[in-house]
Amino acid sequence: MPELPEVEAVCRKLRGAVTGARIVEARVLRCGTARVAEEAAGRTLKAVERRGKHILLRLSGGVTIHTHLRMSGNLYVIPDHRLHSVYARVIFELRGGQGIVLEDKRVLARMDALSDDEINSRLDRELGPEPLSESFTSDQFVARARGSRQPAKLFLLDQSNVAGLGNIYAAEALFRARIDPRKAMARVSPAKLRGLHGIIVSVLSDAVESAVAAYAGPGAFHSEESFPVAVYDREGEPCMTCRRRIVRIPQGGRSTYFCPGCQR
DNA sequence: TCGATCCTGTAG
DNA sequence: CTACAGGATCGA
Repeated sequence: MPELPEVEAVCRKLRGAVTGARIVEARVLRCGTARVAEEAAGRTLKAVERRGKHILLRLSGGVTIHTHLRMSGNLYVIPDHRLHSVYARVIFELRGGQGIVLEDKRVLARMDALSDDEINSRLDRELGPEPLSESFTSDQFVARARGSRQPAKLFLLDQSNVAGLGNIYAAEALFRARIDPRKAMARVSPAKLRGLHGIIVSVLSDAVESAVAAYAGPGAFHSEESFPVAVYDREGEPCMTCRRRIVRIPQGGRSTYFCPGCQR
């Protein structure tokens, strides 16, 4: 469920709460490999990093716990490792009694333990630039877009083009950029592509702020309550700009929402 | 590029 | 009941 902003919120929360903590034991119920339990016990949590939607828990001894929350996962700290919800899939018991919990009703989340080098190179290979870093330049983004025949929405969801966008913020960015999600990227004007680059940055920056403010530990995210969603999940509602009705179409097996009046 | 798959919960 | 879910991967 989380996209880059929610994953960033998760990481910040974790970072502040458990950097330096010692892991006594890890219990993997589902969603995680046996290696997680084998490798985590006895190590110290040195750092929490994010790459796109991936969460990296850097442990002592060059081991990384790699987590992807997929659709419905969540990762957070609880005051007592024994008091986790029924949807807890992996529980880390920390020295002092606190716990870090991977929670996921749908069991789609994934957690593995790898060497730092292994996961670093894998993500280097699979992920495009971080949209909120210097590496996300307008020139490279436009150049890459110009060479892609993917429909705009699918281009944005492809993590090798930009790391961290998901269904909601991709749709919102295209709305603000006034681009038809069905249109092949190569056929979008360079002016609109340059606009889209800046819009991706501002949409995600705003959403990170919302997510950090709204995220309250266990349970659901509430970022949509504070981030102003213009099209996502608004099928049939009037567009806030032109009053035409928002439509929903399937793209890549998922729902895309857009305004047929504004986005061309 | 579509469809099925992973799994389960929840809204309509 | 059925449809759908903020993700990603696989094979046809």
